[in-house]
Amino acid sequence: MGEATIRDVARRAEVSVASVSRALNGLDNVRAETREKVIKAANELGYVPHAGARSLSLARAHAIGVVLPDLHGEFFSECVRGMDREASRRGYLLLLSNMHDDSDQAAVALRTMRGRVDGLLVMAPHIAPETLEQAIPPALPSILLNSHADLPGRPALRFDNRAGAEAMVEHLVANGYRHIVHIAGPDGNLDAAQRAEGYLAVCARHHLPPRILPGNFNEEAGEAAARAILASTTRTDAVFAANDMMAIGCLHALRDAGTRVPEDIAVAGFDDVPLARYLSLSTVRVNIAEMGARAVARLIDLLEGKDMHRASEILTPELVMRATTAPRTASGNGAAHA
Amino acid sequence: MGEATIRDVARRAEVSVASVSRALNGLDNVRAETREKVIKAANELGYVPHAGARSLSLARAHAIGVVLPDLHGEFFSECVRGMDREASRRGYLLLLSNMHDDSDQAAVALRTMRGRVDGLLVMAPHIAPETLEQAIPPALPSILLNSHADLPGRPALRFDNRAGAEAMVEHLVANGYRHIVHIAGPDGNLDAAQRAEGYLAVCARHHLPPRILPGNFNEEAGEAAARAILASTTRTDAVFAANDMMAIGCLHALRDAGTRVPEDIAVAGFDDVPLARYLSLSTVRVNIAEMGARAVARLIDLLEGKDMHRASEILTPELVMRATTAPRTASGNGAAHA
DNA sequence: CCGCCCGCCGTAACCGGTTACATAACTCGC
DNA sequence: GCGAGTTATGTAACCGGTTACGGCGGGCGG
Repeated sequence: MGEATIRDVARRAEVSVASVSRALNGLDNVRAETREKVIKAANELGYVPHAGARSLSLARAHAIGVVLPDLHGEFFSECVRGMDREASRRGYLLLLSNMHDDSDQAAVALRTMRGRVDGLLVMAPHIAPETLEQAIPPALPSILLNSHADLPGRPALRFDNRAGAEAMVEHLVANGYRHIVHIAGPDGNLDAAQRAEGYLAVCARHHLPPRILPGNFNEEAGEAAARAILASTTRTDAVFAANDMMAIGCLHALRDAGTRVPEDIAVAGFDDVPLARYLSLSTVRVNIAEMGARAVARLIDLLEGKDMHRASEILTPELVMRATTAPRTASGNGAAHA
Repeated sequence: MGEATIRDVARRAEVSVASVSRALNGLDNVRAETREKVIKAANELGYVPHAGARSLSLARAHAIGVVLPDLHGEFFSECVRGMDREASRRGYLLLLSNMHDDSDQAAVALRTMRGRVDGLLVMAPHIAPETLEQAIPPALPSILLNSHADLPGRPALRFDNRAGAEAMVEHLVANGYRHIVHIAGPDGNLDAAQRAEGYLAVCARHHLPPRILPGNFNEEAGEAAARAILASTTRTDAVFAANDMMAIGCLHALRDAGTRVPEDIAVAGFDDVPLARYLSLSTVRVNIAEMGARAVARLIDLLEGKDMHRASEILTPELVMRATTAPRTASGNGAAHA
């Protein structure tokens, strides 16, 4: 029934369990002849070491826990992919658990990780830092992603959303757009709030009247915003959405209504999802896969005592200029609602 | 230093470890007063049970291992997302390990799972079944995804690629296309081979001359195929690519060359990646997230002894008709190379 | 020839939980 | 008042590995 254990191998090879362990783990204090006997027996029995038991006695699991919220779009995927790439490169496994917005559930998820992982990667922008502090098993090294605020002793990695948003709005201004509407992200979302901040800062800097429409990161919100813009009498020549999906929804709705992009209205997003490239959507690239990989790398360094600088890290997103925000020309002006 | 253990809690609550275990696990043979003492002590110590030790003694890890190849595009992501959704719904964690094409590495990945998971989900279309059979720890229940062939005792889940391809090609024929080219997937890829089969079957059924161009699932291959089609003297009025990315590459290249789609040449893909919708690309939907979820569901049923039908399962993909394969009209005929 | 060192190996403790079994206290029926 | 049954608890074995420690035999120097 059950698989062969190390004692079965020992019995068959006529040695002790200690020798089996030593032989299979490549220690050098085993006679070559003994090692061969062990390996032979192990092969015959199809023996595979029990990683759980191993990590219990070694107090090392060679696994890292990943707790992510219900990210929509490509976000979740890209993040996990980046993490997995780096983890498997360094011989670690990923233990995955996504938590829904409920913070109790998050606590449970975090607790069930203890004893199976060596460290934790936590992305929980919507959970209060002190709640998080409570929920993370204290002795578990961990890195926070996109967190609200730093936690003592836990390095964080985050994107500079505000700088990214500023860069994009500055780009719009530089290309001749003056009546820029922002489609916001959901309330309470930190990334969204910071992006809005960046937008407002640039508006203030150039004395442009800010205008913010509500949104929730979904495509439909972008469509709704487009309808609102078209129905409104306020003049609009550019839209900066808090993420790409809303920008895409907006783009489609505008074009369906016969509006030319960018001649009549420019559109920009945030994230640089793969789709953006195909739609020639200008956006701000947050390389989420790289962030995942970076987080894993830092966590492993930390676990293996190789981390010199235990500070938080801020990644600057990159402006990606494409056709939907091309410089304004004489041919395309004033077409949108006066 | 180390976290509190159950013995620390026992000491502090002045009871035995057995009582602590019973109290915290909600067994009913504990006096209420004792339970309270235990819970109090546990809280004071910030005790979190060691899941590794727990699963060792229970012989149950409440985790399932997932081994995926380096899937490109949205594939990997969607698959993991579907799995995670279902797993977390049922209280399981996912242990992730992607394996590169190397089969030795795959074996290692599979072995390190033993003892930390209760079952395995393996997607390894490129690995020979017998090699796989060797590599999977025998007593570990597992489900194969998109596998080449069934393994005894291991249910498999796969898409009926052939039926999907047939449906699409029939759809093209029904819409008036007669000179249909197929852009193939990479050699040795099972999905690709089955899709080509479906294409050939329909061609034979309608006495259409088949024509297959090489491809590798990448966008560039689609572009190359488009160039080949445009340069060729053979008449072509539709392209059926073995996956969406090639179809998209082809679509772009055709349009860049001034070819109208679908008036001059229709284009169809396979997979229904999110992009396809935006490009109005007709395709065959393989709901990979659902497959992942389904696989998890079945594996857990199997683990918990709830699986009645232990047979393999074949999921039928769904035809998604969009603008790039609209019915042929009088206006758009004969434009492509005579 | 004796003592020491060294290489190889086995015994048993340990990692942190669960749980079978023993025990003790207490009730109940006669 | 005493045996049987019930309930709450403690002791220790066990899950499957790793490894500290001690034993044993052989080579070597004195």
